[in-house]
Amino acid sequence: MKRISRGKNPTPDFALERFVPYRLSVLTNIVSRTIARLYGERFGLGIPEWRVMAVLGRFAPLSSTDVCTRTAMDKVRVSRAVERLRRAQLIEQATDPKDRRRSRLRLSTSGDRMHDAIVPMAQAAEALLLDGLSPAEKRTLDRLLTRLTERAMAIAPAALDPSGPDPGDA
Amino acid sequence: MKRISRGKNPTPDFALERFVPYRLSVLTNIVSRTIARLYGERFGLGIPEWRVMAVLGRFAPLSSTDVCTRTAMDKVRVSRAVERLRRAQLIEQATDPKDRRRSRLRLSTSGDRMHDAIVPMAQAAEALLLDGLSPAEKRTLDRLLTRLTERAMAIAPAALDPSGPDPGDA
DNA sequence: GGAAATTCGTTTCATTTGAAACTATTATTC
DNA sequence: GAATAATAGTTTCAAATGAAACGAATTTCC
Repeated sequence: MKRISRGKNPTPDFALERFVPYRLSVLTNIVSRTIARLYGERFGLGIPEWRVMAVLGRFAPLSSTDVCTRTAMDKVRVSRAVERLRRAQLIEQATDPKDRRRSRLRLSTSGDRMHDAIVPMAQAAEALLLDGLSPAEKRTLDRLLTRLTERAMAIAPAALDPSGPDPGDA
Repeated sequence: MKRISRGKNPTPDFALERFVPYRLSVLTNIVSRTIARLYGERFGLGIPEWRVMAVLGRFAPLSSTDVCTRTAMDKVRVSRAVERLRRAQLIEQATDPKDRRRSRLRLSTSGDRMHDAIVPMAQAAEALLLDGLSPAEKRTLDRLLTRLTERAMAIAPAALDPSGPDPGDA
């Protein structure tokens, strides 16, 4: 199993530029940064804020936990995004009377206006990205994203079992 | 162009959970975090460090700028990853005699050993992720990633032109 | 040959991030 | 019905991030 390490064959050919997780990361970073600029520069929103507004625009009222589920963000991020949106008067936050731990979040009138202004921009950006793909490729992309995400979620927990809790700090 | 905003039809149906940039982000985050655990917990490496090691394992010697290009990371991140790797004695850093601004980076012997230990793990994780896909789907995924990344890179600069520099602060 | 501009890589600084601890409220258990 | 556990959301703290400023080496231009 040993190989001549520094000599001819450096390693069983690992090509980072072909590695799917890496390529996903590069693609996502470019896309996210580009789109973030759309609502970032013009509306002063960050990615977490826009995501919260997006789900509230469709499913309000929601609790913070609901927003976590729908946006796939952790509760700290959601908490801070909600605070900023509340300060900017883009959402309204009430307490759920049935369970006073929970909040009921919804877009304010101006938040709704902003939401409606951003949506077409976001859709246009997405269309621009997918422009070169055939309809069949778009369908395949849709299916692949679904399947890969399901698979990744199924695998994720399995990655933290065998060796004990080693808080490696080197 | 105006619609009844709070009444029946809340908005021209924007579904975050179908939005490709969002889905890419969710998928990438799960995958990255899962894989980062592989070399994070066992070898004390972060994602930037592992990426630097990966490209050095294949293309050494490289300058920091070369590493930036090949890993798609900015120079600050690379600089810090390099410093940590140097401290951990996993890479060697020399000055390019032809241009003394540039550094010549390569894996050390122990870095090479670690690299060779991580590569199969990374490949296994990738294989696990792609397991459910048919060979045809894998080829399509490969092509889609290439095309979308090219397209995204082409679009990215275009996203910062029309309206002047408006430091919008909500 | 030397001033100005450019490039390489590091450092500074303000912001973002998330794990863990925390408060408040509700559900469960005995 | 009190003690215990669980859940919703916030705060704390240390680490990661990246834009901008920086020092050093090199190239460009006159």
